[in-house]
Amino acid sequence: MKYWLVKQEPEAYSWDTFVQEGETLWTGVRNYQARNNLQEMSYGDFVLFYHSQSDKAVVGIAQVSSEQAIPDPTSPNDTRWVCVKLSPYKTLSKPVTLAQIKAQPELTNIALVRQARLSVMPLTEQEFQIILQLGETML
DNA sequence: GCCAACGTTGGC
DNA sequence: GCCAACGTTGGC
Repeated sequence: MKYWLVKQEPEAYSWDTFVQEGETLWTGVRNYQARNNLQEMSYGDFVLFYHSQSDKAVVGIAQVSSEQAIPDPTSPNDTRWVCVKLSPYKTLSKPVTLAQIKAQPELTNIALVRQARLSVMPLTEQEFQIILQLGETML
């Protein structure tokens, strides 16, 4: 079981839309580091959903619902890129803001803080659990 | 809206 | 292979 965080602008694809749809292909990643992280995902991994820009908060927990990464259908002529299927697992009772995350000494090393532009990043189980606690949410 | 960070592109 | 120019992302 691995733990991840993905970033999305709520204006482009919000957590609420995701919940309504029930499942989505996480396509459009065009950065090698983020792509490499997608390739490490497997079925059942937990993925925190972060709203960037206007919101700047973790708002929900998703789960990987494909066995692994598959070719990204939005780049049919370019085999470099992959995607995974994600399904909503649970909405956080309270969103966890970037400010809250930055204020946590145990979270100052996560990529969300150190590498602002990375859109798919790994979390340790401990980091994942701390964010859930801040969100007053149990798995 | 601005700007820092950073990834990519292309000329040499 | 280097590096300047440029484009994009995202926090503030």
